[in-house]
Amino acid sequence: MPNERRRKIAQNSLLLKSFPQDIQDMILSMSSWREYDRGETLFLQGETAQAIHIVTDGWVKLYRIAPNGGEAVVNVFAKGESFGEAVAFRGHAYPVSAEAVTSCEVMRIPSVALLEAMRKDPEIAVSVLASTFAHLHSLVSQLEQLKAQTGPQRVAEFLLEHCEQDSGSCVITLPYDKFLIAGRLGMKPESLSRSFARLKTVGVHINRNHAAIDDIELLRDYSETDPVETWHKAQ
Amino acid sequence: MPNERRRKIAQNSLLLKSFPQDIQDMILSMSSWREYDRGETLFLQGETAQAIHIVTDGWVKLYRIAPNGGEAVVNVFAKGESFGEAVAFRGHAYPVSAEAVTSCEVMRIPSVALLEAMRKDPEIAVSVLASTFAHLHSLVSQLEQLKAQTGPQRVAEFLLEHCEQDSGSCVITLPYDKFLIAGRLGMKPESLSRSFARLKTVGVHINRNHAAIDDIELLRDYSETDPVETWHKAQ
DNA sequence: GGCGATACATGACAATAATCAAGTGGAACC
DNA sequence: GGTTCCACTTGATTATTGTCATGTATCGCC
Repeated sequence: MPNERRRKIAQNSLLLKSFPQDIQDMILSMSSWREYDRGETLFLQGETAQAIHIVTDGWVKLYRIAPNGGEAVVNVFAKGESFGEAVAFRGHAYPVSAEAVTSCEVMRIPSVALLEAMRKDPEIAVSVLASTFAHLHSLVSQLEQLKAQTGPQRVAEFLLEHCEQDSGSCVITLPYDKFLIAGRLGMKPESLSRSFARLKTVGVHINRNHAAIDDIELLRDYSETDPVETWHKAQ
Repeated sequence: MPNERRRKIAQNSLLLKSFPQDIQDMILSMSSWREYDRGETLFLQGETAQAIHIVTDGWVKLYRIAPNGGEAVVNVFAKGESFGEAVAFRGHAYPVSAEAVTSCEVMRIPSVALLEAMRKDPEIAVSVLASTFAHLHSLVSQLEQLKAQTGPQRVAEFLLEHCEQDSGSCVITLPYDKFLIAGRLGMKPESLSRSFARLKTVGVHINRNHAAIDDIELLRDYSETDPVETWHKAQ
């Protein structure tokens, strides 16, 4: 990828976009890029963090291996998203591992670069906190979904998050393979298949890696309805 | 509670303890205390945040009401713990609601106080980020538990988290009622009861609000073992 | 002491999801 | 064209959990 384009993607990331120009330049000049093949590991949980990452192309998953061997996908990041803000500063150990799920390109900002920026301009710290807050918020949403929604409802919400409109019909391309989607939603691939099958009754049709939604509002309704009522409707 | 004691608790909180003395004093002088009865609401999700909270006595739960009406307990905080760091700075809306689960006492640090402190000493920002990271980490752990562990395993881990030793036997007092524990672990009270019943086979005995653990290492083993093996062992 | 309220336990049943196993259908390769 | 592999689907079965109903112990209260 041309250097220009990836600079631009990084500058438009949630983390950097509100920084003043001179600080953006400083940070970019101290950062490096690296490409990863599908399946390659960026870092493992337990390693000490020295950098913040911004995805400039492809997809990266953060996951955690439980002591019993189970894998829990914590999040999947797309182009323009950053991760590792909070952990890097104190040189803590990463609480998660990171792996490329497609071939991808990632920018590494050494934590010293951001520390320096924060010293120059305390306002930077607020931006970093805002970015961290976004992650916190995303985790809280996931917790809510896992604790308060059924499988098919989580799938419905996942589809809604990935569709640009908020009413009418649309077709979306599934961003990564169904194995990973299942992991991200805390279920087995078989359960994901069955959930897709159930969503046919609310106008969702899956074809390879495309999902057609007949009526977005109907689907939102489904995802926001009490599970018991849902069941009655399906009868 | 005497003013001295609560100042001391606040100063020993994860958030403030690494601050230099003069900044601690400044922040404490700008903060206020308030007492809440059991069941009282501190704030609701959607309200704009203007303060960081530190619990100085009692227990406070953060929870979220899903669109379908389900409640998801995000976390429960004890004396000395702080919450709301990341959200307060930008005046964002709280992503969760907060409620006193026992009568309790809470310190409110106006976000402007911390912003001022950060301007005086950029190192403060790193402390705030560290504190935020602790919350992030706790949420990641919860996600892992929900996605990769069975109900009884989560209960086992909850007990282990609340016990001071790391081997031998011990008796712990359940910190809050079983309704709330169930919510925190993402299950119904009935399932919690059944989980407790199952843990009898690994030497856990519940009596009122006390839990006796015969062998902590055996219990840890149970919580860290593959669910399938676990089942075979139970036979 | 008796009364009712609350918190918790237990049992029966329904529903949901995991597991194991087999099948389908496309894409790549020869 | 056919073979093989892969990602995914489907089916059958079991386990786990939620739901509803009922039972029981403890506490405050009169």
